[in-house]
Amino acid sequence: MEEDFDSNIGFLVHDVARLMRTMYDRRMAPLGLTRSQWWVLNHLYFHEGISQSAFAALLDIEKATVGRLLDRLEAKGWVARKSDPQDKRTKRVYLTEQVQPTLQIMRDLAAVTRDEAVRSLSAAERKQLRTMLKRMRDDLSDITAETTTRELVE
Amino acid sequence: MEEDFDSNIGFLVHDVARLMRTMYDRRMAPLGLTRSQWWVLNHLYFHEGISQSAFAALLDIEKATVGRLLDRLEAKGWVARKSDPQDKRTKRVYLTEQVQPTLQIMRDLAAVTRDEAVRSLSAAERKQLRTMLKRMRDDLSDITAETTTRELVE
DNA sequence: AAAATTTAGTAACCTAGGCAACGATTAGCC
DNA sequence: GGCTAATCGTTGCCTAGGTTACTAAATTTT
Repeated sequence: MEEDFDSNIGFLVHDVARLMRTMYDRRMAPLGLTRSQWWVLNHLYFHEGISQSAFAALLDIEKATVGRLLDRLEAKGWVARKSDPQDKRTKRVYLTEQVQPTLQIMRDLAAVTRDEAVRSLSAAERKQLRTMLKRMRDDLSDITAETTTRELVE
Repeated sequence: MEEDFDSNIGFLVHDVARLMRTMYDRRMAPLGLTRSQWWVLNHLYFHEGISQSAFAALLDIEKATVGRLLDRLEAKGWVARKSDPQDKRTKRVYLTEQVQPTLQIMRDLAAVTRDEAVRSLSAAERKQLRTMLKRMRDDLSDITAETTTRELVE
């Protein structure tokens, strides 16, 4: 297993993810956005008015983390929180006008980076890769759910 | 591209890496180690006596980050720094005795998690996946190197 | 040999993520 | 209706990572 270090699928996935992340970040930085912030804004584009808790579930991160991300985005004027009149606990999140043009640039940059990562793969290979990664993801999701449940029951 | 969200290779890689990371972390936690700390210890096992700078290059993280990781590991008595007598600037890093047994458990846990992630893939598929990921990694490494150089030259 | 440059490690400041605890509010159940 | 549960968002504390600036030491240049 040790000599397998370089071919270890877990490490490879981790490494590829890290390299893509670094590329993204480098391209995003001049626009004043981090990758996480871009990720938040992009999802918000499709779910304006979502509550913070629902947003955390959607992004699969803790609501505390979402709250702090929104703090920073709100401070920069890219996002607005509005209290829900029906439920005084919840705050709903909206994009501001000024962030819209930036968002499109972001999406384009993301596409460029992604294309670079798979430029040496044929169309057939990409399809295969997608299929395998999806299966891995779904399996892992199931296992995560299982173990969480098991630990709760025990 | 938006409707492609779920099949986007970049996001998929990111997601699978995140899920595996979470599984690792959850299993490591009871042993008092984080994934990063385990990663450091495991590499150290093969490179005892390495300098911090060389270690940072090996792990591909910043030397400041390595320094802080070592602070925590040293505080727990798992790692020892010794000044190099030839070069008073450099500190060399060693594992302590007490961490050895834990390390083996860690490696086993890592293997379990990795196997879970690929349990639905056939041997042939795993081989293919490895090949594709390696190609992606190498391409991304090249691009990273290129752009860094280009920016330095410009 | 002295000066300039590079290198090693650290410190300070930033974003990001997790976990746990908390106050405020709402929903459910008698 | 009133007590208990659950939920919403925040805060505090932890690890981790990046960037920049700094000191000390070594190396290279002149």
